[in-house]
Amino acid sequence: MRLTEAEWQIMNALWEGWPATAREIADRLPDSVNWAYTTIKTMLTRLAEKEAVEETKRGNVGIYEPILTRQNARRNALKSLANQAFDGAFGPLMHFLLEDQNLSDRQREQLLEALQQREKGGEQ
Amino acid sequence: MRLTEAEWQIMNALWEGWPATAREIADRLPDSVNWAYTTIKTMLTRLAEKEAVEETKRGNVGIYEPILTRQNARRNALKSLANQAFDGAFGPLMHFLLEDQNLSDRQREQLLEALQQREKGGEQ
DNA sequence: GCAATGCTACTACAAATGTAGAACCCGTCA
DNA sequence: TGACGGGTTCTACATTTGTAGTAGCATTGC
Repeated sequence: MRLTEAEWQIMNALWEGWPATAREIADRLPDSVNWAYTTIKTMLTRLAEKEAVEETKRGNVGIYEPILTRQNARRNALKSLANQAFDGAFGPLMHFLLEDQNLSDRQREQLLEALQQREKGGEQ
Repeated sequence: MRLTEAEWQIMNALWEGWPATAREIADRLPDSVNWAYTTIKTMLTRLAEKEAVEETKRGNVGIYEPILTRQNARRNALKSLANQAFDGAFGPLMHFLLEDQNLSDRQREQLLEALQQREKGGEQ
């Protein structure tokens, strides 16, 4: 399951809470995303076709919930990226993240935090 | 600069060594990629339009070399992914990589290696 | 009973992507 | 000198993606 950029927006909104109506999803989209309501419906229909979400009806109003989990979507995306750009392996990807000099300080901080959390987790 | 999946194939081949002709690039593509020669030429032309590669001529034969570096391409790809799928931050992305239980043993190994290399690097 | 609201389904359409065919040009070898 | 091999450019076309318009069907407030 490959999500497009626009689909990520919708799924991100849906993962915030479900079941949800198209209207609710619309309200949750970031301000930078200014789609017509029908655009959102179209995306949801396509996502339902791809079986990333399930659509049910309450009356004639569509209710949506994710089938694809955020975790799986993330996993798939990372796998694709690793395949395309890092010879299919996570090691080099990780290595790149750690070594790349052009990360901002903030980003380096975040990496360190993640590493530390991992260490903590490992000790329990 | 956003590369599509097919474009990654071409760029990966080009990054293996340049300047290179379309024929050389074709020969370097993995067996799984079985494109007509003209397909490769089309991709190269499009990549030149996007200024990801530069095309020069020796006689009437096109010679290609990357303008976009592998490092930058990787950086861009990771940034996009972080934006779409991890609230724009590398920390959560990294955290996910470390914590995700569904990584294979091999993948976990690779992560560990990457971590260890980082430690070594830090000590020098 | 009818108009405004709000939802739905269906259709549309441009741009990007994947993939390639056709036709043309040039050097070379018989 | 003419056919072959290999390169080139241009054109083509289906599919996917981004984005939305339109028209039709309930609900409701007068």
